[in-house]
Amino acid sequence: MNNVRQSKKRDAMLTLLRGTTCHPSADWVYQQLKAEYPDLSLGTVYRNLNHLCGHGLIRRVGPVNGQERYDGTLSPHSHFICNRCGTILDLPQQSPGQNWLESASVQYGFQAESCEFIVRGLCRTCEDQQPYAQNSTLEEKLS
Amino acid sequence: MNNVRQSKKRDAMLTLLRGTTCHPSADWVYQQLKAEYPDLSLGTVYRNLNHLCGHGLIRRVGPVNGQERYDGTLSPHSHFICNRCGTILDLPQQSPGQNWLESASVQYGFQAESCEFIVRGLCRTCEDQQPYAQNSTLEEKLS
DNA sequence: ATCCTAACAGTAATGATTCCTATTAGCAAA
DNA sequence: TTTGCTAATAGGAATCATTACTGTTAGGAT
Repeated sequence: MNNVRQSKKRDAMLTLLRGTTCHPSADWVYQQLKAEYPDLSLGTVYRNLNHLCGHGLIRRVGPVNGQERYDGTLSPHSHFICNRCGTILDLPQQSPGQNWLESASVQYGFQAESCEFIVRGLCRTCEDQQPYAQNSTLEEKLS
Repeated sequence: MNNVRQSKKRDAMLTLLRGTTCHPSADWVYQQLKAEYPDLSLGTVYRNLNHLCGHGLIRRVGPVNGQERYDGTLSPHSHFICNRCGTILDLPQQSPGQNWLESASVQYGFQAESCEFIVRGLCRTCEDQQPYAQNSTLEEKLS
């Protein structure tokens, strides 16, 4: 009577997402699981990432350097995003108080579904290098 | 002796960006200026948007529904983004204190260049409509 | 055993953005 | 004025992440 069919590949994706802190892209997930599942297709990765997001099992971080990034950590937290290499760090949730968000939502008439404090800049690794040499090597950092 | 050549189209773009609060996309700018400059090209819009960003005259808000959005307001502020129609509202800057950001940057070793509090949800106009009928074909299929 | 349908692979299509190439136009020195 | 240099530009091709489409497979239910 289970209306959600099992899927080994989707399960592997969820395990992978939960076991890393690097906030992977779809392609990274594909590359990682291609070894264990040689017939894995990139379309399946996208389909399952959307499926997992739609069921609230993972979250979208937002596109970085043109690629959407995903997060297996569901607890509320904020992010630091390196402007060069795209590394994403988890930051402890330290948002403006609930009262501010509530009053703002009343004042502007919106209905908040999520909020996040996003800091952008250079990560420790990129700080010492030539600024913005246009070689954002996401693959290197994530491999 | 001026090494920055003038450009009527770029100037018009900057004026347009500064005169609106709708955080336009490249295509919106193109559509708006096409009437006054019939020979305007979309490539020119992208080139000038990047030029203006590179010179700090406008800012990127981030991609919403697959399209980058731009902001002519340079003063620090946060954003509300409607998950359905993509409307972006300016929110007064109410970020975690400078001390938190400083201690976090020390603790994690990053060098912050910008920070923003991003709230996502439904805007006033979209609240009363059927949820996510427009741009979440995926969520519908999954439900 | 037979349906039914989710999961899947492979591939085509989409669409925003960038890249490439040739052309135009404004400024400066001769 | 004329020549030369270069930014600005148009138009179109190319790129690339993502989605859509099509046919197939496989596992649970009846």
